Amino acid sequence: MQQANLYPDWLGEDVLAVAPRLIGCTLVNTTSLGPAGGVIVETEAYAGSNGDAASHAYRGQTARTAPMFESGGTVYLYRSYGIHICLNLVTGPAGQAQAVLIRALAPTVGLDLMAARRHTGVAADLCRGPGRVGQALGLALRQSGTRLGEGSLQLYAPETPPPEATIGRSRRIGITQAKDNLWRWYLKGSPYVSGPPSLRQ
DNA sequence: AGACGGATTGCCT
DNA sequence: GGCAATCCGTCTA
Repeated sequence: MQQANLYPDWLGEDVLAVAPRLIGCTLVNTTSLGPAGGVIVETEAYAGSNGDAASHAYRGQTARTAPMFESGGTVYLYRSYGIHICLNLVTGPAGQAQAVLIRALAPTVGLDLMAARRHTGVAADLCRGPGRVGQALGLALRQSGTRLGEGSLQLYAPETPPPEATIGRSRRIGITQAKDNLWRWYLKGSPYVSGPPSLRQ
């Protein structure tokens, strides 16, 4: 069962500690159509101020990336390839520009709603991939800059986190810079994790 | 003011 | 496995 732990205070910790810890937490976005979400099974860390060339904040603060420079618990959304909306949870103290990309969820809340938004009834295809997460949850760009728990987006930490042995680690997916950092975490063997099979076991 | 390209996805062969 | 779709932030002039 989930604990009603909105905006866990450990989001203020370093992104490399928070990203793996988010595995097993439940994320829910509520719109006029109802709640939709699931259990986080795949995350990636981006650390702009740590010299991470793959981070949107690497070249400094802009209007788009401003939410990344807020403190942990802020929501950062961006449009990808002109089509998708991808969700990040900002971590660390303000000014650090750290964020965790939510790459995949095991769908648990609002299955019918997510199936309608995604035009598929296949559970494994609802939230497998960052673009799909944004579409399934009905995220809107104007939610970027809002705070977890204060808007329509809620985060629930589990009473007992998944055992460390069940969490895998790899390089990040789809980037061209700083690709050797092992800053991706995922629930081993889950059918809801994105990427090639070698990055899901 | 105009060009460029991406933390992706889905459909094609 | 290849590639088009599609938007807007960012960069250059």
